[in-house]
Amino acid sequence: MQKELTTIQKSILDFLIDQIKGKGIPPTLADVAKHFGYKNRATVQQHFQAIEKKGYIRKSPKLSRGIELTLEDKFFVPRPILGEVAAGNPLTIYPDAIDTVKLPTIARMPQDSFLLRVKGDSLKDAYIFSGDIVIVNPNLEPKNGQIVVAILDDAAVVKRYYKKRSEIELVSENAEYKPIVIDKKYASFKIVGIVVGIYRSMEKKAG
Amino acid sequence: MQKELTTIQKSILDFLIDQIKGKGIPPTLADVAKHFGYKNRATVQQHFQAIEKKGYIRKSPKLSRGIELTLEDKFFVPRPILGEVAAGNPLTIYPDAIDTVKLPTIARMPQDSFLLRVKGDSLKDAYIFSGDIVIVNPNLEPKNGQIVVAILDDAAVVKRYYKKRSEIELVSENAEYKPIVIDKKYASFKIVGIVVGIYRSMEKKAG
DNA sequence: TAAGTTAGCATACAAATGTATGGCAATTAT
DNA sequence: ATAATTGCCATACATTTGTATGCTAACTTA
Repeated sequence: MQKELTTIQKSILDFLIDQIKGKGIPPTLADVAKHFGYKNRATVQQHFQAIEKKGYIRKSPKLSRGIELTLEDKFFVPRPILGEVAAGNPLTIYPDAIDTVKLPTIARMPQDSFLLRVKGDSLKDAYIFSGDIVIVNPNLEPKNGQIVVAILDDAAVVKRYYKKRSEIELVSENAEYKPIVIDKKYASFKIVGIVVGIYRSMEKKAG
Repeated sequence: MQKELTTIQKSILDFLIDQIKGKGIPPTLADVAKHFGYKNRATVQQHFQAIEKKGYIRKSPKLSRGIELTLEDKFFVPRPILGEVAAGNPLTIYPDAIDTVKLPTIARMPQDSFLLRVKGDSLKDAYIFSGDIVIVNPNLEPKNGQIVVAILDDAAVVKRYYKKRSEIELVSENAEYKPIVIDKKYASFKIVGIVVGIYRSMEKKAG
């Protein structure tokens, strides 16, 4: 269980996420200081130490821009999208958001598709495996039969989508798995987007 | 129109892509120098300048790790599919491109690689399915257990490769298909290349 | 009251980093 | 034959960057 962040620490973490997901590379101490109007890098330095102590980031000592996020390792690792479409954070899983809302929140809506690297094998029913990169379009209305990414009770699933009268059915490709039926009013359910493609690199998978 | 990169410049660009895509943040001059065994950062500096001049990267002056790739301004790059390849029973290969796919730029195409569309389901236990696009690199030596594309009697197959004493075994993941054993001296057999990546488009699969 | 946390500042310093310049050998192009 | 490019090295330098230390102030907690 991670400790609570203060308001300022949280806003700094938000800025970190913003930069890492949006611009692609982590900021320096000076960058952060400039953004928040600090006259001194040491101020940021201390905030980083506090945030790291609380377990939200990991730092590589002496390495410029050596900041990693420890969050959102759960199911997806968002990949930076390049160019003008770079829409930051497709899927940010804030621990405190889970605690209160019981639902990972989508912080920033990309205008177009984004990439997610899949972690874990919770999606293997749809023949998507750990390490695969899925291309997700969050701006399309799911049609019956399309493969969607959904969050259901803090778990991510990729399944075929079928809309019924008052409920939604998520069907696995694998016949051994029974369809999941969700009432439309169910709170802990959210469609993240539609999977439009999958890419898998074989380079490390010899054998 | 971009100018050609030299061999060394290309390998440096590959390293850049590797780091940016893989590790998430661009390397410093020192990082690159160390990786290639250069005793001096200035060497890398000059290579960067050359690569930038040829239009493959963009640099932010005075900024540490300030390297951006210019390649991926486009999310998808059209690529010709050279033919169809059988994962089950051999199929004939077409001389000309039969189709094109828009390949995501995260799917790295090494030079001389080409695309083939898989037909049949004998590789489905390797999670490659009919309709998938495989990226084939013809310049790599196959290692045991790797998935290769091979020509056998004028037909192409995709299977796992195992080298034995005097023969080569091509194994399907699907137990329904028996391994193909080829004597090394057999003339009508040729390894086309190694499957380095897979791309699957979901767009036409709705319903 | 005393101790701790949070939030900011200033200063100092070593190391990392990007950059500029010049030199040299090998190759390629004109 | 000469010029240009490529590939690498060395040295030097100004910034940038991360880090360490100490100081002040406000607020919270024990």
